Amino acid sequence: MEEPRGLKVIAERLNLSESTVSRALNDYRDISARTKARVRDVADELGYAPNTHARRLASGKSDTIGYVMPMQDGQLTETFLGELMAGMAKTLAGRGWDLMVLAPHSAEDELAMFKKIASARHVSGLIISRTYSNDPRFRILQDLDIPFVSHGRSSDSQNAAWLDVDNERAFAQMTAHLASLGHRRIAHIGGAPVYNFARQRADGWKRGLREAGLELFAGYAETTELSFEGGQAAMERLLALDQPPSAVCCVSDVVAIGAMRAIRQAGYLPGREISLIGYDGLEIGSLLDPPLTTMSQPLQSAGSKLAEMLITIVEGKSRPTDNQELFRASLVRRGTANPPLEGAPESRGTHRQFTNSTFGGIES
Amino acid sequence: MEEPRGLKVIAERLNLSESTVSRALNDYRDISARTKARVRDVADELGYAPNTHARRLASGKSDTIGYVMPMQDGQLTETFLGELMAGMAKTLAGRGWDLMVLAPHSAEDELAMFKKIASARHVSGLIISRTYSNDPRFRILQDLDIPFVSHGRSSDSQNAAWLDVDNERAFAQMTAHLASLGHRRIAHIGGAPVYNFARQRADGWKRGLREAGLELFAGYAETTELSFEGGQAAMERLLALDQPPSAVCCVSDVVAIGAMRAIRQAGYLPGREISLIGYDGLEIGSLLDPPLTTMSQPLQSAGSKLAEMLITIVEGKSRPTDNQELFRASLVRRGTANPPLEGAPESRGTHRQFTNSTFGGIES
DNA sequence: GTTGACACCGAAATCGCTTTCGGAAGATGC
DNA sequence: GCATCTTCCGAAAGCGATTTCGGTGTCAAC
Repeated sequence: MEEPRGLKVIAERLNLSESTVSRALNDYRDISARTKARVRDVADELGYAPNTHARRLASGKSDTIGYVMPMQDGQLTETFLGELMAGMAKTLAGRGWDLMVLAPHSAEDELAMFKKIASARHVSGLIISRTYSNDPRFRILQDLDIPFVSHGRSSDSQNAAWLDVDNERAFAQMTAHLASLGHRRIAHIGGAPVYNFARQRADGWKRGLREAGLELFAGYAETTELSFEGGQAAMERLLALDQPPSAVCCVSDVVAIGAMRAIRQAGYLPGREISLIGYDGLEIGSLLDPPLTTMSQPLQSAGSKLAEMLITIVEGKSRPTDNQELFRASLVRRGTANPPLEGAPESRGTHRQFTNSTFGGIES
Repeated sequence: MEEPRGLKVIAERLNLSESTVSRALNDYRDISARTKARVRDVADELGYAPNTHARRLASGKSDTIGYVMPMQDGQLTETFLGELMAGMAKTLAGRGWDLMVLAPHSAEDELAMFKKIASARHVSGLIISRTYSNDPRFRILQDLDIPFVSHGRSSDSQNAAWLDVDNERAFAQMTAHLASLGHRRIAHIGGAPVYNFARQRADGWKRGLREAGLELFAGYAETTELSFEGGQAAMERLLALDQPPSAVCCVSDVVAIGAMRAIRQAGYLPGREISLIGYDGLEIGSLLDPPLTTMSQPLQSAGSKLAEMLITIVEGKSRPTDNQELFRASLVRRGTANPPLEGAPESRGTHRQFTNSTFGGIES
């Protein structure tokens, strides 16, 4: 039952040499069309698939790219991870490439993985994500000479390949929207500034404030962890201010939802006494009451795009810096961003003017 | 600058043969401890990592397992995918194995991938998920002689390796809970029964009904797609019944949240006129008002467990049938499952007895 | 002093494919 | 009719490890 595998069988069957068969299969032009056809016929009659390892060893190419999963520091169950990876895997598969996932559990572990890849070369390129404001990985990967593209920029990403959303623009726009509604006291609940996107969004908010000629009040630049609880806690701190904001830009929908909760618990209604806008475009936000105004980014194709970029780089068809793509987020108007209320809380003294006895829940 | 790579350098440097170095590195016992130490020293001084392809070609092992992503039929953005894959990748990495992801875009595509793997053998085992009630993949993979474990059972999974949650038990328990609260008209909003988990959950609900001695009213077995909209639509149909249920078991939290919306729109309050329980334990559910009662399953370790199972199978250390693991889900009591209300809607005529003028939203 | 037994290591085959190089035909040019 | 291209294919050398097999050298035993 031990059938001989590989090129050999099909070579013998056609009285050809292995090398001819190999070249036929790889569409070399020094093989006649007739021979190619015969070879291909037998090949897929036999269901032949070349041994990947042998092929890669011989050719020196690995046709594999790795995706470095973000480390689970917060229990950020990124809902889009699946979509992103599916996008990568599909476009890679279309070109005969494989996708391998790396899930480092620490920075050292990650570094070790990089070094191993640099040495073993069984992965010919990497996609990294969740970049830090100062992200040493850019330097490391460049030094290690590992081709890569990054999902998200960094202060170190000038001469690297990346794909990102214009976070700063988005938050400037978000702030402008709030300002145009009449808000003058606009706060921001951000994430840890070690994350580049968090810093960008905070910057965008500040820029929006400047451009609208608004003041950045003391205590309005909140920072918290990216969770419901984090958003709630930060909002509570904002509400405890002498002059609470009338509107808040939230770094993410999750944080915004946490903030909504705090607003309610303080006896106010999100979108009435205090407006807020989230970010991510999560579907669940539309089911809240009031439905969460947010900004959504086009990420359905991000995975695919990242993979394409990396392939051209690995194949030497383009330089990293030729692959820098900036997407725009767009405002999704729903119910939590409205003009400021007359008689809204200007100071602590006006708190609790609305009771918390209301029922609530899902938007209707 | 073209440094010679591989075993050769370290062999030359120590005046040893490549074979000795190889065996030293792989801890063969016919190499003296002293030699091993010397080899290892030089090896990690040089940062040596064996060429993966060469190693795999020579050894015939691939040390790689593949995860078959569920196809995006519904836009089910499974939030746990990231967690699952991270779990797999980490335990695999701990053993020096790699994780490759496959994202077939159709059943044919999936089959083609299987065949390629069977022939090329560059992946030594597969993890499949989102199983169907009648899932041809079990037969196919067995015929193709590809080791695999499944995340979720099927009617065809008797002699395969799997890891699953006792969905039927969970829904029986859920139904029993509702019954113990006094409900007698308990409906179910399920998913397409082609999915095995959907069928199991529906079965569990029916069993729960039987065990509680309750009647299965006509029209109470709803089926819908696994989305907010799906849940909403199904709930609307239930509400349109002559005798609407007083409690509903929902196949997932997402569906349940959709159902909550329908309940509100009909002028009722989830957990008062109509109780409901979801499934998945989504965190967001706790932020709704009322917070969604649900059932949560322990999936943090599922990925890791799946990987471990598969490794022992691939290595021949255990048979597939030795690896069948059934987890239990547990009830998370929150706010949407309460005793039935006196004067709750018994028939269409009593609709709209509560206004929809309530504010709502986030739980307080 | 021969004989095993044992501990260590090197030679060489092998894994299955790619790729360079050269050579045999056949076609073409003049 | 001879030199020169083309066309097409085979031989053979890798790719970088693993693994079998055999061969030393040493040491205890009879």
